[in-house]
Amino acid sequence: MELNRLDAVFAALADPTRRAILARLASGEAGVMELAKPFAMTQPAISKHLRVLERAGLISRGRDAQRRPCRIEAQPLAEANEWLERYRQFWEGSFQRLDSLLEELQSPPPNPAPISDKDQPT
Amino acid sequence: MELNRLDAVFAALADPTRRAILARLASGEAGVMELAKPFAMTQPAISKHLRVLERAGLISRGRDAQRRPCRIEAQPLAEANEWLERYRQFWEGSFQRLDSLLEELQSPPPNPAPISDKDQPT
DNA sequence: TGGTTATATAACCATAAGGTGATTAATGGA
DNA sequence: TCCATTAATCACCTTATGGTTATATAACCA
Repeated sequence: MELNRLDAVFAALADPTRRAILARLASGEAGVMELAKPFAMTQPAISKHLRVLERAGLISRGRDAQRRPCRIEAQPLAEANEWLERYRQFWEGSFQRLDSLLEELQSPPPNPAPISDKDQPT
Repeated sequence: MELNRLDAVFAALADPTRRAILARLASGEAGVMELAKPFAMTQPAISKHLRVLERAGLISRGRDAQRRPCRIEAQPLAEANEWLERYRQFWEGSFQRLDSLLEELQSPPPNPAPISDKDQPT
């Protein structure tokens, strides 16, 4: 479950509207209406996006009278970052790729290879 | 186009098969057959995944006889990392969230808010 | 009680995503 | 030239995504 959360997190981040929502929430809590305002899209659409973010663990929601303020919950971003970290060597100085390759071959890398049906990849 | 590449990159990373493929490629080039081997899925399916990775700029492909070796091209991961970086404060010491909030309010944060129809978010 | 505001849910639609099997194309070797 | 190998493409299917409108729910206010 925790592994597959990466799926949910990356999928959530793949949408520009959702990234923008996170960006907005970085400056503090906000209700659905407030979050919806900047977009040319209906409130239910925003609610759907929020549900995606919530299921990825990227936001949590409180209760303030009839409002349901959203707050950013960026810990899943840390997990995404952790995953990316493992490839840092590949983008830092993209020339000495050979170096890292050799290094890899000695102390096996990120995720050697998945298995069978429902993969257990990363 | 470059902005929307984040969409493609995150979307590509949202699939465990594709993450596993990248993990495999981290230890060196590989052909399609070789990449397909560990998975319970047909060669065309893998080819599709590779196309997704390629369109996100995450891999490139060469030619070696009838093989089309794939190599990891992790620079887009750097862009993803860059985006995540902006939220680092939120996951490092997830308690003093208030601190970063206040800090945010002074020097406006990542991405204040998007606009209109086809958003120009992040 | 009735009305207003904020949000969620339902039913629907179009398109994209992830598979499949069958076929085609490209290359190298007998 | 014929065959084997590697990979791409085609036609198709099922399910998920991202949006819509219309309706329901929840909480406050009068």
